[in-house]
Order: sequence, then structure tokens, then C-alpha cells
Amino acid sequence: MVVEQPLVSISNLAEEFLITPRTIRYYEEMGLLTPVHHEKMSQRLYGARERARLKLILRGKRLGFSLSEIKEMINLYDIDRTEGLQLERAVAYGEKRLQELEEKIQELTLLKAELLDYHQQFTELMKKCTEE
Amino acid sequence: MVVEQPLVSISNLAEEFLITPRTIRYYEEMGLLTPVHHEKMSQRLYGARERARLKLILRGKRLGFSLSEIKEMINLYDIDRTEGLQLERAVAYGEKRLQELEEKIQELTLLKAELLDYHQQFTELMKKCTEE
DNA sequence: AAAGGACTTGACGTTGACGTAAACGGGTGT
DNA sequence: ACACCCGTTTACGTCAACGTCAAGTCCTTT
Repeated sequence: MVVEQPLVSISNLAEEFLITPRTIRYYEEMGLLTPVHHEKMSQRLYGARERARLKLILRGKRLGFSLSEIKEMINLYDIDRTEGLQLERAVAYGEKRLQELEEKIQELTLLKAELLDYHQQFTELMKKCTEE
Repeated sequence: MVVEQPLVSISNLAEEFLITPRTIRYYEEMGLLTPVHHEKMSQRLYGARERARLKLILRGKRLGFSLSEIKEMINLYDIDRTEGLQLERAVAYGEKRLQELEEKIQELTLLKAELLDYHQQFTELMKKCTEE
């Protein structure tokens, strides 16, 4: 039983994710996306896989990763498709990335705590000003 | 009782933070740093305040914020020096930033969980391969 | 058939965050 | 006096991540 995949055009996909077609083509150019090209026709079509990848890419961007970093991360997800000969390297790399993520979380939490501290001081100060 | 501040030159500061003098001057140009200029002499000198700011800037960079975002954040810390007339705006802005930080933390945690999941699958798979 | 709209591939422009080189000045050791 | 080192300003170069045309292709609609 073959499931009919909903394939969409580049501008539809762009609209869906609130980005431009140019951006999507750029991600393909950088090797982050690999849409199917319609038979004998020069048209990119995007299915569930590319949609998922694009989601990952945009999340990575929001988190401040570069495109090359993101590429390496999503390649980790796709490594089962590769020969799988350098699994140890992949595992080691994954561990390194995990540690970096943990550090980022720590730093963000710290930053948030500091801002929160200042925030509370200010709010306190404002209360006093409005009380009198 | 005046405390003698240890003021350092631009290259000393650069060396301390493993960046270049150019980077420090650029941050000043963008309004992120305001070193004291030695009297009648054209030399920048950096004290505790600039060092603290630079620390904040570099942490912001590691977390993927742009320089203009970082500028707004450290201006929140320094708002007591301004007239203080628009405190409400500052508080509101601070709350917005805090919420964004919370979202970033959530996303990072999610990403980490996903990577960890794949990582464990791979490690499991490798065990089986080496066992036989 | 002619027009219109969505897609394609170049190719060049732009912005942020610096790198790098040029040309100058002030103090210091020899 | 001269070289040397550290600092300064000014200016152009660079790289990532796209924006913005230009020119052509394909399909549909009138």
C-alpha cells in the first residue's frame, strides 16, 4: 500500500515556513536539502522528509548555529543511509555536540537568572516609586 | 578611600580574552564598550567595568545573539545610569527577553533529547555489531 | 497565438562581524 | 638620532547568508 505523498512547490513551502524561495534554494545549494526533481521537468518538489529537515534547519538557526554546523547535525540523523563504516566517529562527534548543547543550556540559564535578578530589582524599585 | 583600578591596554585585554584588538575596537564602534581615553593621550584603557561588559558580549556571541541584541541586553543592566524615565518600557522589554530565553532553553533541551536518543540507538547498534 | 504566472539558473548586491594593510605618532632602549 | 614597539585612524577585503535583479522555460488561460 503506497501512501500518496503531498508534494508541494518551492513557493508553497516557502510560504508555509515564512521564508523566501531563495532561502530554500540556498539551503539546497549548501547541501542541506535534496528535493525531488520532477521527471524530465525542471521543478523542485518537497515532501515530508524535506519538510522535517527544513524544520530542523530553522530551529538550528534560531538557536544560533551556522548552516555548516546544522548540516553536520542533520547528517548525524541520516547516517544510517551512509555506509555506516565510521560509526565510532559519528558517536564521538555526537557526544561532543551533546556536551556543547549542555553548556549552551547552562549559559542560557545563567543569563536568564541574571536578567531575572535585575528585572526583580527594577520592579521592586518601581513599586516604591508609585507607592508614595 | 579610592581603590586603585588595574587599567590595561587594548592588546592586554585582547590577549586575556583570546580575541584581537580589532574586535575590541569594533565593539566600541558599535557602542558596546566605552573605555577611558588616557588624558591628552590617544590610548584606550580598560577597567573592571569594560571587562565585565566584554564577558557579557562574548557569552552572548556564544549563545548566538547578534551584536545589536547584545547591546540592548547590556543596556538593560545599565539602565540605572540613564534618566530612568522609561522604566516601564525597560521592564516590559526585559520580560520579553526573559521569555525568549526560556524558549531558547526549551528548544535546546528538546534538540539535545533528540540527539541523545539517536546517540543511544547508535551505541546500542554498535554493541551488537562488536558482540558477535 | 499571445499573455500571464510560477519556476529555473546565473550573476551581482548587501549586511554583519570582523581581518588586514597602510600611514602616522609617542615613548624607550642603544 | 635611530630603530623598535605599541598604539591610533582610515580604508579596503572577506565570508556567510541570503536579497535582488535578468533572462529564459514551461504550463495554463483567454
